Amino acid sequence: MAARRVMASSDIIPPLFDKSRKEIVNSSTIGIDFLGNALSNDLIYEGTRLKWCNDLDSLKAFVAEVLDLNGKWCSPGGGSKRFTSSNAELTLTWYSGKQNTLLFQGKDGNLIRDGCVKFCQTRDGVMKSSCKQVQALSKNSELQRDLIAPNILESEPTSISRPANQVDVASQQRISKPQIPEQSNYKQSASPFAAPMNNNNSKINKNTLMNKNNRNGHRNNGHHNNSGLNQCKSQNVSLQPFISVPVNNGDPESVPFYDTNRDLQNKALQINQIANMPEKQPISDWIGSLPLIEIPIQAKNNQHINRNTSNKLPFPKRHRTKPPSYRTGHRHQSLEWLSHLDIVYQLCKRLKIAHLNIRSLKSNTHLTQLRDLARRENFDILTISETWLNTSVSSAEVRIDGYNLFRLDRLNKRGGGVCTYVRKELKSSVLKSLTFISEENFHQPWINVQCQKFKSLIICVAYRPPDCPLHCFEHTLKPNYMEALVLNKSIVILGDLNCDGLKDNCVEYKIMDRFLNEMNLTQLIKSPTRITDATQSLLDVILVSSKSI
DNA sequence: TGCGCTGGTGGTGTAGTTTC
DNA sequence: GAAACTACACCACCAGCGCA
Repeated sequence: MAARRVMASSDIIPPLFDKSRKEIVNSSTIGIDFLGNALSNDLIYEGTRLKWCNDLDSLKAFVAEVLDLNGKWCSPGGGSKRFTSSNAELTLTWYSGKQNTLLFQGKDGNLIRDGCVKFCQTRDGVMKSSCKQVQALSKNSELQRDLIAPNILESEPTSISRPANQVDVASQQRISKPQIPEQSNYKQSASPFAAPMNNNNSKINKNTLMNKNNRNGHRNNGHHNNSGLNQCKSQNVSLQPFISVPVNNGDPESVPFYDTNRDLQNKALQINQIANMPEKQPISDWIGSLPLIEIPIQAKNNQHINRNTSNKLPFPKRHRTKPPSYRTGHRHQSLEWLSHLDIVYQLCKRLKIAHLNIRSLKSNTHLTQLRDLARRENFDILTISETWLNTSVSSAEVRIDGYNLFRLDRLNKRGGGVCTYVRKELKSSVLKSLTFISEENFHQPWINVQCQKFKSLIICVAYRPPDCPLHCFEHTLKPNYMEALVLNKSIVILGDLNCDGLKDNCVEYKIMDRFLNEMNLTQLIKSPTRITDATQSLLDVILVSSKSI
Protein backbone atom coordinates (compact mmCIF):
# COMPACT_ATOMS: atom_id res chain seq x y z
CA MET A 1 0.00 0.00 0.00
CA ALA A 2 1.35 3.38 -0.87
CA ALA A 3 2.28 5.58 2.00
CA ARG A 4 -0.31 8.19 2.77
CA ARG A 5 0.77 11.74 3.10
CA VAL A 6 -0.25 13.72 6.11
CA MET A 7 -3.68 15.17 5.73
CA ALA A 8 -3.61 18.85 5.18
CA SER A 9 -6.38 21.28 5.71
CA SER A 10 -6.48 21.90 1.99
CA ASP A 11 -7.71 18.34 1.59
CA ILE A 12 -10.66 18.97 3.77
CA ILE A 13 -11.81 22.47 3.16
CA PRO A 14 -13.80 22.57 -0.03
CA PRO A 15 -12.10 25.12 -2.21
CA LEU A 16 -15.36 26.53 -3.41
CA PHE A 17 -16.34 27.50 0.06
CA ASP A 18 -13.19 29.43 0.54
CA LYS A 19 -13.76 33.12 0.13
CA SER A 20 -10.48 33.81 -1.55
CA ARG A 21 -11.14 31.04 -4.03
CA LYS A 22 -14.57 32.36 -4.79
CA GLU A 23 -12.97 35.59 -5.76
CA ILE A 24 -10.66 33.71 -8.01
CA VAL A 25 -13.55 31.90 -9.58
CA ASN A 26 -15.20 35.18 -10.32
CA SER A 27 -12.12 36.76 -11.69
CA SER A 28 -11.40 36.79 -15.34
CA THR A 29 -8.00 35.25 -14.83
CA ILE A 30 -9.51 31.87 -14.29
CA GLY A 31 -8.96 30.91 -17.88
CA ILE A 32 -5.30 31.63 -17.75
CA ASP A 33 -4.89 29.38 -14.77
CA PHE A 34 -6.81 26.68 -16.47
CA LEU A 35 -4.52 26.79 -19.44
CA GLY A 36 -2.01 24.82 -17.49
CA ASN A 37 -4.24 21.82 -17.61
CA ALA A 38 -4.54 20.10 -20.92
CA LEU A 39 -7.70 18.42 -19.75
CA SER A 40 -9.53 21.69 -19.85
CA ASN A 41 -9.09 21.89 -23.60
CA ASP A 42 -11.93 19.44 -23.88
CA LEU A 43 -14.19 22.06 -22.42
CA ILE A 44 -15.94 24.08 -25.08
CA TYR A 45 -18.34 26.97 -24.89
CA GLU A 46 -20.54 26.97 -27.95
CA GLY A 47 -23.48 29.27 -28.33
CA THR A 48 -24.96 29.26 -24.87
CA ARG A 49 -23.83 25.77 -23.97
CA LEU A 50 -20.85 24.31 -22.28
CA LYS A 51 -19.75 21.05 -23.81
CA TRP A 52 -17.32 18.34 -22.93
CA CYS A 53 -15.77 16.86 -26.06
CA ASN A 54 -13.96 13.84 -24.79
CA ASP A 55 -14.77 10.69 -22.90
CA LEU A 56 -16.15 10.19 -19.42
CA ASP A 57 -12.81 9.31 -17.89
CA SER A 58 -11.30 12.60 -18.95
CA LEU A 59 -14.33 14.46 -17.63
CA LYS A 60 -13.95 12.72 -14.31
CA ALA A 61 -10.31 13.68 -14.23
CA PHE A 62 -11.27 17.27 -15.08
CA VAL A 63 -13.79 17.41 -12.26
CA ALA A 64 -11.43 15.85 -9.76
CA GLU A 65 -8.23 17.57 -10.77
CA VAL A 66 -9.19 20.92 -12.21
CA LEU A 67 -12.38 21.69 -10.37
CA ASP A 68 -11.11 19.86 -7.30
CA LEU A 69 -14.52 18.46 -6.51
CA ASN A 70 -15.25 15.38 -4.51
CA GLY A 71 -18.43 13.47 -5.10
CA LYS A 72 -20.16 10.61 -6.71
CA TRP A 73 -20.78 9.73 -10.33
CA CYS A 74 -23.83 7.86 -11.47
CA SER A 75 -25.44 6.90 -14.73
CA PRO A 76 -29.07 7.89 -14.69
CA GLY A 77 -29.43 6.53 -18.19
CA GLY A 78 -29.99 7.91 -21.61
CA GLY A 79 -26.29 8.21 -22.15
CA SER A 80 -26.11 10.83 -19.45
CA LYS A 81 -23.68 10.86 -16.56
CA ARG A 82 -24.33 12.73 -13.39
CA PHE A 83 -21.91 13.97 -10.77
CA THR A 84 -23.14 15.03 -7.37
CA SER A 85 -20.58 16.91 -5.38
CA SER A 86 -20.08 16.22 -1.72
CA ASN A 87 -18.11 19.38 -1.07
CA ALA A 88 -20.13 21.86 -3.07
CA GLU A 89 -23.72 22.58 -3.91
CA LEU A 90 -23.36 21.25 -7.36
CA THR A 91 -24.79 18.71 -9.71
CA LEU A 92 -23.12 18.21 -13.04
CA THR A 93 -24.83 16.33 -15.84
CA TRP A 94 -23.10 15.36 -19.03
CA TYR A 95 -25.17 14.21 -21.96
CA SER A 96 -22.76 12.23 -24.04
CA GLY A 97 -23.63 11.85 -27.67
CA LYS A 98 -24.05 14.37 -30.41
CA GLN A 99 -24.17 17.49 -28.29
CA ASN A 100 -22.01 16.51 -25.33
CA THR A 101 -23.84 19.09 -23.30
CA LEU A 102 -22.44 19.85 -19.87
CA LEU A 103 -25.06 21.05 -17.42
CA PHE A 104 -24.14 22.66 -14.11
CA GLN A 105 -26.83 22.95 -11.49
CA GLY A 106 -26.90 24.22 -7.97
CA LYS A 107 -25.60 27.34 -6.32
CA ASP A 108 -21.95 26.44 -6.71
CA GLY A 109 -22.70 24.89 -10.05
CA ASN A 110 -23.72 28.27 -11.43
CA LEU A 111 -20.56 29.78 -10.04
CA ILE A 112 -18.38 27.16 -11.63
CA ARG A 113 -20.28 27.36 -14.88
CA ASP A 114 -19.59 31.11 -15.06
CA GLY A 115 -15.94 30.42 -14.39
CA CYS A 116 -15.82 27.80 -17.12
CA VAL A 117 -17.49 30.11 -19.61
CA LYS A 118 -15.01 32.85 -18.82
CA PHE A 119 -12.22 30.37 -19.14
CA CYS A 120 -13.36 29.23 -22.55
CA GLN A 121 -13.78 32.77 -23.76
CA THR A 122 -10.39 33.80 -22.40
CA ARG A 123 -8.65 30.71 -23.73
CA ASP A 124 -10.13 31.08 -27.18
CA GLY A 125 -9.16 34.73 -27.22
CA VAL A 126 -5.60 33.95 -26.18
CA MET A 127 -5.32 31.17 -28.70
CA LYS A 128 -6.53 33.43 -31.50
CA SER A 129 -4.10 36.10 -30.46
CA SER A 130 -1.28 33.57 -30.22
CA CYS A 131 -2.05 32.30 -33.68
CA LYS A 132 -1.72 35.68 -35.26
CA GLN A 133 1.48 36.53 -33.43
CA VAL A 134 3.21 33.27 -34.14
CA GLN A 135 2.20 33.41 -37.76
CA ALA A 136 3.91 36.77 -37.92
CA LEU A 137 6.92 35.51 -36.06
CA SER A 138 7.17 32.43 -38.19
CA LYS A 139 8.00 34.66 -41.12
CA ASN A 140 11.26 35.31 -39.36
CA SER A 141 13.57 32.58 -40.59
CA GLU A 142 15.79 32.81 -37.52
CA LEU A 143 12.95 31.81 -35.32
CA GLN A 144 11.42 29.22 -37.56
CA ARG A 145 13.87 26.50 -36.67
CA ASP A 146 13.12 26.94 -32.98
CA LEU A 147 9.44 26.64 -33.34
CA ILE A 148 7.19 23.68 -33.22
CA ALA A 149 4.36 25.91 -34.17
CA PRO A 150 1.73 23.33 -35.03
CA ASN A 151 2.08 21.80 -31.61
CA ILE A 152 1.44 25.08 -29.95
CA LEU A 153 -1.07 26.78 -32.08
CA GLU A 154 -3.28 24.00 -33.19
CA SER A 155 -2.80 22.29 -29.92
CA GLU A 156 -4.71 19.09 -30.03
CA PRO A 157 -6.08 18.75 -26.55
CA THR A 158 -4.62 15.33 -26.29
CA SER A 159 -1.46 15.99 -24.43
CA ILE A 160 -2.16 15.16 -20.86
CA SER A 161 1.28 15.25 -19.40
CA ARG A 162 2.20 18.49 -21.00
CA PRO A 163 0.18 21.67 -20.96
CA ALA A 164 -1.01 22.70 -24.37
CA ASN A 165 0.73 26.04 -24.29
CA GLN A 166 3.94 24.70 -22.81
CA VAL A 167 4.83 22.14 -25.35
CA ASP A 168 8.49 22.86 -25.20
CA VAL A 169 9.41 25.45 -22.67
CA ALA A 170 12.99 25.66 -23.78
CA SER A 171 12.19 26.34 -27.38
CA GLN A 172 9.03 28.34 -26.85
CA GLN A 173 10.07 30.62 -24.09
CA ARG A 174 10.70 33.52 -26.35
CA ILE A 175 7.27 33.29 -27.82
CA SER A 176 4.91 32.16 -25.18
CA LYS A 177 6.08 34.28 -22.32
CA PRO A 178 5.46 37.69 -23.79
CA GLN A 179 2.11 36.59 -25.13
CA ILE A 180 0.83 34.91 -22.05
CA PRO A 181 2.48 36.53 -19.09
CA GLU A 182 0.12 34.87 -16.62
CA GLN A 183 1.50 31.54 -17.66
CA SER A 184 3.99 31.71 -14.85
CA ASN A 185 1.12 31.28 -12.46
CA TYR A 186 0.68 27.82 -13.70
CA LYS A 187 4.05 26.76 -12.48
CA GLN A 188 2.97 27.53 -8.99
CA SER A 189 -0.54 26.28 -9.16
CA ALA A 190 -2.29 24.75 -12.11
CA SER A 191 -5.71 25.91 -11.13
CA PRO A 192 -7.33 27.97 -8.47
CA PHE A 193 -9.48 24.96 -7.74
CA ALA A 194 -6.89 22.27 -7.98
CA ALA A 195 -4.86 20.71 -5.25
CA PRO A 196 -1.19 21.65 -5.30
CA MET A 197 0.57 20.06 -8.20
CA ASN A 198 4.18 19.57 -8.99
CA ASN A 199 5.78 21.30 -11.89
CA ASN A 200 5.66 18.45 -14.32
CA ASN A 201 1.99 17.85 -13.74
CA SER A 202 2.60 14.33 -12.59
CA LYS A 203 -0.74 14.21 -10.86
CA ILE A 204 -2.52 14.42 -14.14
CA ASN A 205 -0.30 11.76 -15.60
CA LYS A 206 -1.11 9.45 -12.77
CA ASN A 207 -4.80 9.83 -13.21
CA THR A 208 -4.66 9.58 -16.92
CA LEU A 209 -2.79 6.36 -16.63
CA MET A 210 -5.28 5.08 -14.15
CA ASN A 211 -8.16 5.97 -16.40
CA LYS A 212 -6.49 4.27 -19.30
CA ASN A 213 -5.99 1.23 -17.21
CA ASN A 214 -9.63 1.24 -16.40
CA ARG A 215 -10.48 1.33 -20.03
CA ASN A 216 -8.10 -1.41 -20.90
CA GLY A 217 -8.91 -3.64 -18.02
CA HIS A 218 -11.88 -5.88 -17.68
CA ARG A 219 -15.20 -4.30 -17.24
CA ASN A 220 -15.58 -2.61 -13.92
CA ASN A 221 -18.93 -2.87 -12.37
CA GLY A 222 -20.55 -1.54 -9.31
CA HIS A 223 -18.08 -0.86 -6.63
CA HIS A 224 -15.10 -0.81 -8.91
CA ASN A 225 -16.31 1.58 -11.52
CA ASN A 226 -16.70 4.67 -9.49
CA SER A 227 -13.51 6.13 -10.74
CA GLY A 228 -14.28 9.49 -9.23
CA LEU A 229 -14.44 7.92 -5.85
CA ASN A 230 -11.43 5.80 -6.51
CA GLN A 231 -9.52 8.81 -7.57
CA CYS A 232 -10.36 10.48 -4.33
CA LYS A 233 -9.14 7.48 -2.44
CA SER A 234 -6.01 7.15 -4.45
CA GLN A 235 -5.18 10.74 -3.83
CA ASN A 236 -5.88 10.54 -0.14
CA VAL A 237 -8.59 13.08 -0.29
CA SER A 238 -11.16 12.85 2.44
CA LEU A 239 -14.36 11.40 1.16
CA GLN A 240 -16.46 12.64 4.04
CA PRO A 241 -14.80 15.86 4.89
CA PHE A 242 -17.38 17.25 7.22
CA ILE A 243 -18.40 14.30 9.26
CA SER A 244 -15.20 12.55 10.04
CA VAL A 245 -14.12 12.44 13.61
CA PRO A 246 -11.57 10.14 15.14
CA VAL A 247 -13.12 7.41 17.18
CA ASN A 248 -11.74 5.61 20.12
CA ASN A 249 -13.69 2.43 20.29
CA GLY A 250 -12.04 1.41 23.46
CA ASP A 251 -13.33 4.34 25.39
CA PRO A 252 -17.08 4.72 25.29
CA GLU A 253 -16.81 8.22 26.63
CA SER A 254 -14.92 9.25 23.59
CA VAL A 255 -17.59 8.22 21.15
CA PRO A 256 -18.64 11.42 19.52
CA PHE A 257 -22.24 12.37 19.74
CA TYR A 258 -23.15 14.30 16.72
CA ASP A 259 -25.89 16.78 16.29
CA THR A 260 -26.16 17.79 12.67
CA ASN A 261 -27.80 21.03 13.69
CA ARG A 262 -24.46 22.07 15.03
CA ASP A 263 -22.55 20.85 12.02
CA LEU A 264 -21.45 24.21 10.86
CA GLN A 265 -20.21 25.29 14.25
CA ASN A 266 -18.16 22.16 14.65
CA LYS A 267 -16.76 21.84 11.16
CA ALA A 268 -13.65 23.84 11.80
CA LEU A 269 -12.81 21.83 14.88
CA GLN A 270 -13.35 18.55 13.09
CA ILE A 271 -11.31 19.66 10.15
CA ASN A 272 -8.44 20.44 12.44
CA GLN A 273 -8.80 17.09 14.11
CA ILE A 274 -8.67 15.29 10.81
CA ALA A 275 -5.82 17.35 9.53
CA ASN A 276 -3.80 16.39 12.55
CA MET A 277 -4.41 12.70 12.24
CA PRO A 278 -1.15 10.78 12.22
CA GLU A 279 -0.12 9.56 8.84
CA LYS A 280 -0.01 5.90 9.75
CA GLN A 281 -3.44 5.75 11.28
CA PRO A 282 -5.72 3.36 9.36
CA ILE A 283 -8.07 5.19 7.10
CA SER A 284 -11.01 3.39 8.62
CA ASP A 285 -10.27 5.11 11.89
CA TRP A 286 -11.17 8.50 10.62
CA ILE A 287 -13.18 8.29 7.43
CA GLY A 288 -16.80 8.82 8.22
CA SER A 289 -16.23 7.94 11.81
CA LEU A 290 -19.40 9.27 13.25
CA PRO A 291 -21.06 6.32 14.80
CA LEU A 292 -23.88 8.19 16.37
CA ILE A 293 -26.07 10.81 14.83
CA GLU A 294 -29.05 12.46 16.35
CA ILE A 295 -31.40 14.24 14.01
CA PRO A 296 -34.36 16.26 15.09
CA ILE A 297 -36.83 15.05 12.52
CA GLN A 298 -38.43 17.68 10.39
CA ALA A 299 -41.78 16.87 9.00
CA LYS A 300 -41.52 16.91 5.29
CA ASN A 301 -43.12 14.92 2.60
CA ASN A 302 -41.17 11.90 1.59
CA GLN A 303 -39.25 12.88 -1.49
CA HIS A 304 -37.09 9.84 -1.65
CA ILE A 305 -39.59 7.57 -3.17
CA ASN A 306 -39.57 7.82 -6.91
CA ARG A 307 -42.71 9.04 -8.48
CA ASN A 308 -43.05 5.70 -10.13
CA THR A 309 -41.69 3.72 -7.26
CA SER A 310 -44.87 3.38 -5.38
CA ASN A 311 -45.37 0.84 -2.69
CA LYS A 312 -47.98 -1.00 -4.65
CA LEU A 313 -45.71 -3.95 -5.07
CA PRO A 314 -44.68 -6.01 -2.10
CA PHE A 315 -41.14 -6.11 -3.37
CA PRO A 316 -38.86 -3.72 -5.25
CA LYS A 317 -39.82 -3.07 -8.82
CA ARG A 318 -36.41 -3.96 -10.04
CA HIS A 319 -37.17 -7.53 -9.18
CA ARG A 320 -40.63 -7.75 -10.46
CA THR A 321 -39.54 -10.04 -13.24
CA LYS A 322 -37.56 -12.07 -10.80
CA PRO A 323 -39.14 -11.37 -7.45
CA PRO A 324 -37.41 -12.49 -4.33
CA SER A 325 -38.78 -15.86 -3.68
CA TYR A 326 -40.88 -15.84 -0.59
CA ARG A 327 -39.21 -19.01 0.19
CA THR A 328 -39.10 -20.15 3.70
CA GLY A 329 -36.02 -20.21 5.74
CA HIS A 330 -34.62 -16.91 4.63
CA ARG A 331 -34.73 -13.61 6.37
CA HIS A 332 -34.87 -11.34 3.37
CA GLN A 333 -38.60 -11.10 3.03
CA SER A 334 -40.56 -7.89 2.91
CA LEU A 335 -41.95 -6.45 6.07
CA GLU A 336 -45.49 -7.24 5.10
CA TRP A 337 -44.52 -10.82 4.67
CA LEU A 338 -42.80 -11.01 7.98
CA SER A 339 -44.93 -8.67 9.96
CA HIS A 340 -46.48 -11.49 11.90
CA LEU A 341 -43.19 -13.28 12.40
CA ASP A 342 -40.33 -10.94 12.64
CA ILE A 343 -41.82 -8.21 14.70
CA VAL A 344 -41.75 -8.80 18.36
CA TYR A 345 -43.42 -6.25 20.46
CA GLN A 346 -44.62 -5.69 23.92
CA LEU A 347 -47.50 -3.49 24.64
CA CYS A 348 -46.34 -2.08 27.90
CA LYS A 349 -48.69 -0.63 30.35
CA ARG A 350 -47.74 2.81 29.23
CA LEU A 351 -45.70 2.71 26.08
CA LYS A 352 -46.03 0.69 22.96
CA ILE A 353 -42.62 -0.58 21.97
CA ALA A 354 -41.64 -2.72 19.03
CA HIS A 355 -38.50 -4.20 17.66
CA LEU A 356 -37.86 -5.21 14.10
CA ASN A 357 -34.97 -6.85 12.32
CA ILE A 358 -35.35 -5.05 9.04
CA ARG A 359 -32.30 -6.14 7.10
CA SER A 360 -31.66 -2.88 5.29
CA LEU A 361 -33.33 0.43 5.78
CA LYS A 362 -31.77 1.48 2.50
CA SER A 363 -34.46 -0.35 0.66
CA ASN A 364 -37.27 2.00 -0.30
CA THR A 365 -39.72 -0.84 0.01
CA HIS A 366 -38.63 -1.66 3.52
CA LEU A 367 -38.63 1.98 4.50
CA THR A 368 -42.06 2.65 3.05
CA GLN A 369 -43.53 -0.34 4.78
CA LEU A 370 -41.82 0.55 8.02
CA ARG A 371 -43.43 3.98 7.85
CA ASP A 372 -46.77 2.41 7.16
CA LEU A 373 -46.25 0.07 10.06
CA ALA A 374 -45.31 2.85 12.46
CA ARG A 375 -48.30 4.88 11.36
CA ARG A 376 -50.70 1.96 11.51
CA GLU A 377 -49.56 0.53 14.83
CA ASN A 378 -48.88 3.87 16.41
CA PHE A 379 -45.78 2.72 18.23
CA ASP A 380 -44.23 4.99 20.79
CA ILE A 381 -40.81 3.49 20.34
CA LEU A 382 -39.69 1.47 17.40
CA THR A 383 -36.28 -0.14 17.47
CA ILE A 384 -34.63 -1.51 14.36
CA SER A 385 -31.70 -3.84 13.98
CA GLU A 386 -29.61 -4.57 10.90
CA THR A 387 -30.29 -1.20 9.33
CA TRP A 388 -27.26 -1.65 7.07
CA LEU A 389 -26.97 2.12 7.10
CA ASN A 390 -23.72 3.96 6.70
CA THR A 391 -22.63 7.52 6.13
CA SER A 392 -23.92 7.44 2.56
CA VAL A 393 -27.45 7.52 3.87
CA SER A 394 -28.58 10.64 5.63
CA SER A 395 -30.92 10.50 8.56
CA ALA A 396 -33.38 12.63 6.65
CA GLU A 397 -33.73 9.85 4.10
CA VAL A 398 -34.85 7.33 6.68
CA ARG A 399 -36.89 9.55 8.92
CA ILE A 400 -40.41 8.78 9.96
CA ASP A 401 -42.68 11.74 10.46
CA GLY A 402 -43.48 12.26 14.08
CA TYR A 403 -40.46 10.38 15.35
CA ASN A 404 -36.98 11.32 16.44
CA LEU A 405 -34.34 9.07 15.03
CA PHE A 406 -31.27 7.81 16.82
CA ARG A 407 -28.97 5.70 14.75
CA LEU A 408 -25.83 3.77 15.38
CA ASP A 409 -24.22 2.66 12.15
CA ARG A 410 -21.59 0.04 11.69
CA LEU A 411 -18.72 1.71 9.91
CA ASN A 412 -15.90 -0.73 9.51
CA LYS A 413 -17.82 -3.07 7.25
CA ARG A 414 -21.18 -3.54 5.61
CA GLY A 415 -24.29 -4.72 7.34
CA GLY A 416 -25.18 -4.36 10.98
CA GLY A 417 -26.37 -1.11 12.42
CA VAL A 418 -29.29 -0.32 14.65
CA CYS A 419 -31.57 2.63 15.10
CA THR A 420 -34.42 3.76 17.27
CA TYR A 421 -37.47 5.82 16.42
CA VAL A 422 -38.94 7.61 19.41
CA ARG A 423 -42.16 9.51 19.19
CA LYS A 424 -41.52 13.22 19.25
CA GLU A 425 -43.87 13.77 22.13
CA LEU A 426 -41.47 11.77 24.27
CA LYS A 427 -38.42 13.52 25.52
CA SER A 428 -35.52 11.36 24.52
CA SER A 429 -31.77 11.59 24.70
CA VAL A 430 -28.79 9.37 24.11
CA LEU A 431 -26.73 8.11 27.00
CA LYS A 432 -23.48 8.85 25.31
CA SER A 433 -21.28 7.20 27.88
CA LEU A 434 -22.97 3.85 27.27
CA THR A 435 -23.52 4.01 23.54
CA PHE A 436 -21.00 2.44 21.20
CA ILE A 437 -20.18 -0.47 18.94
CA SER A 438 -17.60 -2.75 20.42
CA GLU A 439 -14.61 -4.10 18.57
CA GLU A 440 -16.54 -7.34 18.17
CA ASN A 441 -19.34 -5.31 16.56
CA PHE A 442 -21.77 -5.65 19.44
CA HIS A 443 -24.17 -2.73 19.00
CA GLN A 444 -25.73 -1.03 21.97
CA PRO A 445 -27.19 2.45 21.76
CA TRP A 446 -28.74 3.48 25.08
CA ILE A 447 -31.53 6.01 25.06
CA ASN A 448 -33.30 7.67 27.90
CA VAL A 449 -36.99 8.21 27.22
CA GLN A 450 -39.03 10.54 29.34
CA CYS A 451 -42.59 11.69 29.22
CA GLN A 452 -44.60 13.71 31.63
CA LYS A 453 -47.41 11.24 31.54
CA PHE A 454 -45.26 8.17 31.50
CA LYS A 455 -42.65 6.83 33.78
CA SER A 456 -39.27 7.35 32.22
CA LEU A 457 -37.25 4.36 31.14
CA ILE A 458 -34.04 3.44 29.41
CA ILE A 459 -34.09 1.73 26.05
CA CYS A 460 -31.18 -0.26 24.65
CA VAL A 461 -31.14 -1.73 21.18
CA ALA A 462 -28.77 -4.65 21.35
CA TYR A 463 -27.52 -6.32 18.24
CA ARG A 464 -25.05 -9.16 18.37
CA PRO A 465 -23.87 -10.23 14.90
CA PRO A 466 -23.53 -13.96 14.38
CA ASP A 467 -19.76 -13.73 14.44
CA CYS A 468 -19.68 -11.73 17.63
CA PRO A 469 -18.19 -13.79 20.47
CA LEU A 470 -20.49 -14.79 23.29
CA HIS A 471 -18.33 -13.20 25.92
CA CYS A 472 -19.74 -9.86 24.75
CA PHE A 473 -22.62 -10.40 27.16
CA GLU A 474 -20.19 -10.42 30.03
CA HIS A 475 -17.63 -7.96 28.75
CA THR A 476 -19.67 -5.52 26.74
CA LEU A 477 -23.33 -5.56 27.65
CA LYS A 478 -23.06 -6.29 31.35
CA PRO A 479 -20.91 -3.27 32.36
CA ASN A 480 -23.23 -0.91 30.53
CA TYR A 481 -26.31 -2.50 31.98
CA MET A 482 -24.85 -2.21 35.47
CA GLU A 483 -24.13 1.43 34.85
CA ALA A 484 -27.65 1.99 33.55
CA LEU A 485 -29.08 0.37 36.67
CA VAL A 486 -27.51 3.07 38.76
CA LEU A 487 -29.90 5.54 37.16
CA ASN A 488 -32.71 3.76 38.97
CA LYS A 489 -35.00 3.59 35.98
CA SER A 490 -36.73 0.77 34.24
CA ILE A 491 -34.59 -0.72 31.51
CA VAL A 492 -35.80 -2.35 28.33
CA ILE A 493 -33.32 -4.12 26.08
CA LEU A 494 -34.63 -4.99 22.67
CA GLY A 495 -32.77 -6.52 19.83
CA ASP A 496 -31.37 -9.39 17.93
CA LEU A 497 -28.89 -11.29 20.05
CA ASN A 498 -28.57 -14.17 17.61
CA CYS A 499 -29.20 -16.61 20.41
CA ASP A 500 -32.06 -18.94 19.69
CA GLY A 501 -34.28 -18.78 22.73
CA LEU A 502 -35.93 -22.03 21.75
CA LYS A 503 -32.77 -24.11 21.85
CA ASP A 504 -32.21 -24.36 25.55
CA ASN A 505 -29.49 -26.95 25.12
CA CYS A 506 -27.20 -24.92 22.90
CA VAL A 507 -24.30 -22.97 24.32
CA GLU A 508 -25.57 -19.61 23.07
CA TYR A 509 -28.81 -20.05 24.93
CA LYS A 510 -27.06 -21.14 28.12
CA ILE A 511 -24.75 -18.17 28.12
CA MET A 512 -27.57 -15.74 27.44
CA ASP A 513 -29.76 -17.39 30.04
CA ARG A 514 -26.99 -17.20 32.60
CA PHE A 515 -26.58 -13.53 31.81
CA LEU A 516 -30.31 -12.89 32.17
CA ASN A 517 -30.45 -14.67 35.48
CA GLU A 518 -27.41 -12.92 36.79
CA MET A 519 -28.75 -9.52 35.77
CA ASN A 520 -32.27 -10.35 36.86
CA LEU A 521 -33.59 -9.62 33.39
CA THR A 522 -36.86 -11.05 32.13
CA GLN A 523 -37.26 -12.17 28.55
CA LEU A 524 -40.80 -11.29 27.49
CA ILE A 525 -40.86 -12.98 24.13
CA LYS A 526 -41.71 -16.62 24.39
CA SER A 527 -42.96 -17.47 20.94
CA PRO A 528 -40.81 -17.92 17.85
CA THR A 529 -39.97 -14.76 15.99
CA ARG A 530 -39.06 -16.55 12.80
CA ILE A 531 -41.03 -19.47 11.55
CA THR A 532 -40.30 -21.45 8.43
CA ASP A 533 -41.64 -24.70 7.13
CA ALA A 534 -38.74 -26.51 8.69
CA THR A 535 -37.57 -24.42 11.59
CA GLN A 536 -38.62 -22.08 14.30
CA SER A 537 -36.33 -19.70 16.08
CA LEU A 538 -36.47 -16.99 18.67
CA LEU A 539 -33.67 -14.60 17.94
CA ASP A 540 -35.31 -11.26 18.67
CA VAL A 541 -35.80 -10.53 22.32
CA ILE A 542 -37.23 -7.98 24.68
CA LEU A 543 -35.57 -7.96 28.07
CA VAL A 544 -36.90 -5.94 30.95
CA SER A 545 -35.32 -5.15 34.24
CA SER A 546 -38.63 -5.20 36.08
CA LYS A 547 -41.58 -7.46 35.55
CA SER A 548 -43.82 -4.57 36.41
CA ILE A 549 -43.10 -2.90 33.13
C1' DT B 1 -14.68 -23.18 7.44
C1' DG B 2 -16.23 -23.17 2.91
C1' DC B 3 -19.93 -23.19 -0.23
C1' DG B 4 -24.26 -21.79 -2.19
C1' DC B 5 -27.95 -18.72 -2.05
C1' DT B 6 -29.78 -14.27 -1.69
C1' DG B 7 -30.71 -9.21 -1.79
C1' DG B 8 -28.50 -4.75 -2.15
C1' DT B 9 -25.89 -1.86 -4.92
C1' DG B 10 -24.42 0.42 -8.90
C1' DG B 11 -22.79 -0.07 -13.50
C1' DT B 12 -24.48 -0.43 -18.57
C1' DG B 13 -27.63 0.30 -22.60
C1' DT B 14 -32.30 0.74 -24.60
C1' DA B 15 -36.66 2.67 -25.03
C1' DG B 16 -40.18 5.70 -23.84
C1' DT B 17 -41.85 10.24 -22.18
C1' DT B 18 -41.63 15.08 -21.33
C1' DT B 19 -40.00 19.62 -22.28
C1' DC B 20 -38.54 23.34 -25.05
C1' DG C 1 -37.39 17.44 -33.67
C1' DA C 2 -33.79 17.48 -30.48
C1' DA C 3 -32.63 17.70 -25.87
C1' DA C 4 -33.55 16.38 -21.40
C1' DC C 5 -35.31 13.18 -18.43
C1' DT C 6 -37.12 8.74 -16.70
C1' DA C 7 -37.95 3.85 -16.29
C1' DC C 8 -36.51 -0.47 -16.98
C1' DA C 9 -33.82 -4.86 -17.83
C1' DC C 10 -29.70 -6.89 -17.32
C1' DC C 11 -25.23 -7.75 -15.34
C1' DA C 12 -21.50 -8.32 -11.86
C1' DC C 13 -19.84 -7.78 -7.38
C1' DC C 14 -20.30 -7.78 -2.43
C1' DA C 15 -21.64 -9.19 2.15
C1' DG C 16 -24.66 -11.76 5.20
C1' DC C 17 -26.86 -15.95 6.22
C1' DG C 18 -27.82 -20.94 6.46
C1' DC C 19 -26.04 -25.25 6.16
C1' DA C 20 -23.07 -29.22 5.71
